[in-house]
Amino acid sequence: MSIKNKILLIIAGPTAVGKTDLCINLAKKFNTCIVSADSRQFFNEMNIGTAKPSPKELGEIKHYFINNLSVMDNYDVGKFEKEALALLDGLFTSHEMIILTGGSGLYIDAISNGFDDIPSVGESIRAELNFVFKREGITVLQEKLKLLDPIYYARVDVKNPQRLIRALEVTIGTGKPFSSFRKRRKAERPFKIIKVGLEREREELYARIDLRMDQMIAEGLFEEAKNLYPMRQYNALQTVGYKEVFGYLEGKYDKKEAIRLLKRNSRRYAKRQMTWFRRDEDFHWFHPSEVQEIMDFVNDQIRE
RNA sequence: GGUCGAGUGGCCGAGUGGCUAGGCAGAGGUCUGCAAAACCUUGUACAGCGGUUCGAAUCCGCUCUCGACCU
Repeated sequence: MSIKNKILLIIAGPTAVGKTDLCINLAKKFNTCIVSADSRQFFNEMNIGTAKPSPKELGEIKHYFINNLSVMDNYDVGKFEKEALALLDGLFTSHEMIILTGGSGLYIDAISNGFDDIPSVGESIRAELNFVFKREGITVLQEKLKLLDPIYYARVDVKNPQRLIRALEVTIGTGKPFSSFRKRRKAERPFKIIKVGLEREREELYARIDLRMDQMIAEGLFEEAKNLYPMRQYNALQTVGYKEVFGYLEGKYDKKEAIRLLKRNSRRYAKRQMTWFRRDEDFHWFHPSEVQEIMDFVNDQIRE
């Protein structure tokens, strides 16, 4: 049992709310580094569209999990959980506090709550299930799962092929029902976790999203996406900011429509992020401009 | 002043007497290894008033608004 004198400060919030600026600010004040939990900033080929910290910012404060992967790499939260925990372990030997930030709710949960131990099963099963789904539709998936794991079937979103396929790949790959692995136990971590959520008025946030999208376009988002077009089938590029440009490049709509979709889908993404973070009652909410309030809050928490 | 046309939910738009179009935008939500993903839920709206009818967004009358044309 560790004495929890080390602090992981989690800063979460929707896209464009102002996480990067605030975190760099806080990292300077607390004299520490930043671990990213952003499922798209990992990829070194993606820059403009993911709103990564600038090279200058990356030079000022040490960041981890940025540009550490290629879009061609296969990656998932399970790997992230392991790698990030190992990294934190090392970093805590020389830091009292570390900042974890990002907009990917699932990735943040992986660190703060942990996942159940579910054996990995190899990619061929999923590939096959995807093929079955594509050819025969979702009903086959539903029937398979109903038969193999009625417990999980009773509570899944049966219209969501991704969920059905995940449960099936584990069930088939291990020979044991997916539900038998789902203990949903919250992991014990050897550090104290403080969760700060960033929020802004909806109107203000949406205006920032629109503005930032215009800036990304001016910086060459379309060119970046065009260069990545040949790799569009990789999962990393199934992403707001890129897939809309791909549609334009394929002639599905004109540039004006692409820009409209870019903005709309970014707003919708932000909305989903807020839904995710809102239901986690451990978060304490601040406006990104309340730097002093956040520092006071964090210091209070540390003393407790 | 006259004639004709139009008036459908935030927007677009179908519907010509009974069977709640649809699209876009918005909102709410789900979430343990593809998560910036995938998925779910969500508005009886017909300019107003009166009439005809068992029943009107749909027919009739008047009023209002907008547009076109005429004098």
